[in-house]
Amino acid sequence: MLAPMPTTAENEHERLLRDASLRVTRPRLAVLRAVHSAPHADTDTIIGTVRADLGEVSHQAVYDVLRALTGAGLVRRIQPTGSVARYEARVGDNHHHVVCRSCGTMADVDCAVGDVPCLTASEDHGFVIDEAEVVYWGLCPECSAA
Amino acid sequence: MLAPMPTTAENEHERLLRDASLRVTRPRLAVLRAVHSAPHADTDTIIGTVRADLGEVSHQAVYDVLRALTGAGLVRRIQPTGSVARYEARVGDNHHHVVCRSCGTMADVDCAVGDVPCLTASEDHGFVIDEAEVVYWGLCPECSAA
DNA sequence: GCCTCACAGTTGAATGATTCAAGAAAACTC
DNA sequence: GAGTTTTCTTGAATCATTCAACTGTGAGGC
Repeated sequence: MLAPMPTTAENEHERLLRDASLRVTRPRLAVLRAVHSAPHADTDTIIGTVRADLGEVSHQAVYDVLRALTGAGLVRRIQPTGSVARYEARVGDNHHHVVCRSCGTMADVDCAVGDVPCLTASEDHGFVIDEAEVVYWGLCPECSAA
Repeated sequence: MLAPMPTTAENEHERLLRDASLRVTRPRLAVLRAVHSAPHADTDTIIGTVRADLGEVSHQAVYDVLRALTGAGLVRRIQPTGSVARYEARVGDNHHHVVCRSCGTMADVDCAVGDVPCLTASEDHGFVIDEAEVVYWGLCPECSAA
C-alpha cells in the first residue's frame, strides 16, 4: 500500500526541518502544522491541536519540539507580560504585536519603520543590540466596544 | 524618646502612598525603598532587601505590596520573555529597556521617538492602543567581550 | 487618647507552566 | 538491514505566583 501523497505544505515543512538539520518526525510536522494554522497559539492549544491530528502525543514532546523549532528559527516564541508562551510561524520579517489587555487577543503589526531597523536605541549603554521587540498594549475592537 | 526624623525620601514615599489612597505601612515603605534603590530587581531580590531592612516579612506580603503599587502606578512591572517579574520605580516617562540575552542584565533606554508617542502602529487592527512597550535584545558590554 | 473596622500581613497550602531524568522508540547513516 | 544518535514517553520535580483563612494594625471618628 502506497503512502498518501504528501501535500505541498507537508513537503515544505519537511524541507524546513531538514534545512535546519532537524530530524523529520510526525510530532514535529504536526507542531509545524499547528503553529502555521493558528498563529499566536499557546503551548496547551498546540498540544490539543497536535493530539487531534496524531492521537496521543506527550506534552513533553511538544515542549521539546517547540524548543527545537524556536532554536532553529522556524517558529518564534512570544510571551507578553502576564501570558504563557505563544508561538507563531511568521519569522524573519521583524513584525510586532498588538495585545488586548482585556482578553489577551493578539494581532500582527508590521514594523512601522521597515523590515530591518528598530534597532537604534537612543542610548545603548554599550549593548550590542540584535533585535527590538515591540508590544503594543490596548483593547481589541470587541473589548473596547464593551 | 522621639521617633527618628524621617528622611526626605521617606516623606516622599509616604506621600506617594497616601496620594494613591494606600495605607502607609512598614512593608510598603520598605518595598518602595527597595525598588528605588535597585531598579529592575526581581521579586526574590526585593524580598531579600526588605527583610534585610525590616526583619522577617512574608513573601506573600511583598507580592501583595508589589501588586498594589503596580496597580497604583507607583512602580512598573517588567517581565521580558524568559525572566521572572522585575520592578522599577521610574514610571510615567515611557522609557524602554535593553536586556542582555546572556546574563539578563537590564538597562534603561529613553524612548527614541519622544516622551509620548511610539503609539502609532502601522496598522492597528481596530485596537485602541495605550502603550507601546519596547525591549531591545542583545549582549551587554561584559558578555559581548567574552 | 481610645475604638472600631476595613484594609494589610501572616501562615500554610495549592496551582500550573515548564523542566529534569531515565528508559524505549524511531530516524538517519553506512 | 544494523548501528548510532536523536527524539519521544513516562513520571516526577521545580518554582514563581496565587489562594484562602485567620490575625494584626493604620487611620478616622468619638
